[in-house]
Amino acid sequence: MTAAASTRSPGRPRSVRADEAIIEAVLALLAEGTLEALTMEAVAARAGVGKATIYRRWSGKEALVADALRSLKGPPPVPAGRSVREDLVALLRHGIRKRDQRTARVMSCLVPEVRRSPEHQRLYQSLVEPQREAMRQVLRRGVRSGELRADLDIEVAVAVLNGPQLLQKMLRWHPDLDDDSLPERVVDTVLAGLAAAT
Amino acid sequence: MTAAASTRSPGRPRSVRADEAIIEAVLALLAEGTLEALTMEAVAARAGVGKATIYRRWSGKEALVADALRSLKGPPPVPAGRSVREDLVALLRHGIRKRDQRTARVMSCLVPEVRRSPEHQRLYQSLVEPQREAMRQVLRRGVRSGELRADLDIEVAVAVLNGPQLLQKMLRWHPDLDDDSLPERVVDTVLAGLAAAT
Amino acid sequence: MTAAASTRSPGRPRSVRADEAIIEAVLALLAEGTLEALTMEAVAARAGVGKATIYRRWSGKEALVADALRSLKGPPPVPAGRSVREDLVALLRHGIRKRDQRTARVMSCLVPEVRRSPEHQRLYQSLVEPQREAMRQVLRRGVRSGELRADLDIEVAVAVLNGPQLLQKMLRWHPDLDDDSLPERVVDTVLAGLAAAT
Amino acid sequence: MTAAASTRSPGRPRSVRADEAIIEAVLALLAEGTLEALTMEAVAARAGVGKATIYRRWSGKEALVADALRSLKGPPPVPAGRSVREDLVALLRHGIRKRDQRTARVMSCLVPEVRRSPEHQRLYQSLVEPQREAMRQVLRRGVRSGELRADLDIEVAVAVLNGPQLLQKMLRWHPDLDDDSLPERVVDTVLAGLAAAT
DNA sequence: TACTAAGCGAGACGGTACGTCGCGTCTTCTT
DNA sequence: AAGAAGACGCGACGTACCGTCTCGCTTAGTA
Repeated sequence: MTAAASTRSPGRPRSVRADEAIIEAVLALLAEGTLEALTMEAVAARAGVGKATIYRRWSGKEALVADALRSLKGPPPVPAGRSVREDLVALLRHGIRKRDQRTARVMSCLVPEVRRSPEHQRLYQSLVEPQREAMRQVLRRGVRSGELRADLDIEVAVAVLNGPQLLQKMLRWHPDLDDDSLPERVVDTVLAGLAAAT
Repeated sequence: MTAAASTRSPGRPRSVRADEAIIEAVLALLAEGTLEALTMEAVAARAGVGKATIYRRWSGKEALVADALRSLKGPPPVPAGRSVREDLVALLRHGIRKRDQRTARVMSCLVPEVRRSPEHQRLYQSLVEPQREAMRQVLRRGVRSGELRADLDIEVAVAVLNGPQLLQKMLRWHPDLDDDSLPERVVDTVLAGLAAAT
Repeated sequence: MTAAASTRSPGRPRSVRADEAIIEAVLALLAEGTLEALTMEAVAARAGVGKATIYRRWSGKEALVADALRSLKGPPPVPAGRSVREDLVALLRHGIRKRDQRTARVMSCLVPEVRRSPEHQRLYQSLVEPQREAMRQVLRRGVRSGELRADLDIEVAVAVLNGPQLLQKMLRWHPDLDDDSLPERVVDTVLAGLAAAT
Repeated sequence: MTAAASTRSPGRPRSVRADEAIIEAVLALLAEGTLEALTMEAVAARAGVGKATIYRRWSGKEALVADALRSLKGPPPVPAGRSVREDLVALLRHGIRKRDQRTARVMSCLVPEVRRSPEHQRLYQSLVEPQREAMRQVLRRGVRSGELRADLDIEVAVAVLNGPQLLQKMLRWHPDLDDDSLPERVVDTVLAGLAAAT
């Protein structure tokens, strides 16, 4: 047994079940309604928990929602496949799968906070960064292998590839994009470019 | 005196100054804080108006914010220029210019609502549609003129072109994109495509 | 119309019915339970009133209870009768009548406060002073008329006469004193004195 | 080792120091503030004790306060002296001495409870009964010795004699009675009676 | 010139949620 | 088994907004 393990604060330890019930309640309520409708009292009631038990763990609604969001962090991003095209499609698909209905709703609730609170911004970055980093590596590998242009603006490419899916998820950008084959359509369009072949 | 002019309810007419003061107060408060911090009482106080005067005109916070947003609708989209590239860059720049600091903040407040309320969704569409329609026409013209590929997926192209800027505005997607030349970078990247020239 | 009458604060005036309902609820709850059991929420609920409506008028439970007590102030003390004995008995009876069941309960709730808060002490004095003053005058008149001893310690006499009844009301001093004829018994005992006639 | 000594529950015995610290804390807090301000948590904190240690001994605040009060029970009432007058004065003085500042505060906290809870009523009786019984015996002895009237209403006399002092202690009845010689004033007034000598 | 009718700022109304604190119980480890 | 510590579900605290409702006053068109 390590020294760290023996360092335990006195008194009754905090209930793990309460933690889980609270986070679960937050996710359920966020998926049902607005961020404004996410009442601390509703969370407590749905979790079968006293309000104090929530405030003992989180400073307020902001921090609570942030942690709920963090709990959605999916499995590690995804290893790469064979061709650049397949890898990109797979990554975008992974984004879709990972961010199911509920997750999309929860994340869209967070957007206004990201613009304001640096903490939420950092949180958001930490959630999407693995996905983006994986995509960067695919792109860099493509450049090295000669599949992609040498002068590729990688950061713009990442944003360009992810844009349509995120816009659609968050803003229902256009009905025409509400389509399972969106990843392929985006990757094909972007890879080939808009310009006519010379 | 025309019939329309005589169709006029009796009693004191509603104050136009109140309308303006209320909308202005909403925008100011939204730019300062969260949507949650936008209380009707704060709006009334800042506008120097009674609460009843607000509720006489709008049914609640939702409708009020929607109208405030509508008031930000910029000038008609923008006529087209010469080449496809220049037109697209101009359109994206227009988007930047039109959506100043305040507008970006206000719009990001709206994102969570768009996912839920069809009314807000329609509102959002009506705000961005002119810009998108202009872009579609530029793209279609490019296809006709042979500048762009014939099999272009127009809707995806629009999303792809707008994505980076919107992500950056709303989510501060990546520091590297916080750049005045973002429109050119995006247009150049997307037009040429990522793939290496054959 | 006087200038004072035209001085009216703007906005909707406070509801008199709310005032009455709140005070009534306080008295009812105090008569039922302890001062500790007198919850502001219970008062609001029983009065059919929002909590804010109470706090708009009173700073807290203390002030509220004080005002409720004040509302019990009975009719002016009582004019005097013929003999000193009859007058004293009548005054003590008046005390009994005026302070019905409910009043006794409410006042006993106040005792601990009187010891501490000068405000409550003043309030208590203002409630019982008329009764005591009436009694003093009866005694002084008795001295002048020769019915009472010339060297009478008036303040002690007043306390002596009122003591038994108050102790019984507040502390259920002794079962034997729970008797309708207590005023007579006290007055007769005190007037004649305990000492055997010489 | 005696049989009595062996009758002993197993495990760690209860700490006597805890008992004392708790009672002491209750008295201190009661003397400082209201009964409402006497929170179990404050008692535990001031006594340096866990809340469970309190609840292991007392069922709640009521019982705890009752026991704290019991702990104030002074020495056995007082043996009688020579004349009736001297004995009564001594008894009243004993009451003053016994009930110091702190005791008066604590007892006044109890008044509202006495009216309601039979348990507190019994408690109160048990605290003051010895004093009253001693006074009754003095009075009875006076009757037998011929010092006092044969038809004396003993219970009323006891209440009459104790009344002023108690009213003054609990309710600050009148400034004029805040006087060290109050016992003499009361006894002299009551013994002689108010009526003028015939 | 008066009358009618609606809008106006102000603010009280019955509610609901806030975040805190104390209740009496429980669960942990230590003595 | 009792101790200190402190988390637990609960419910009251006093505050802030909600959306509605009076108030007395102003501002128009109509009589």
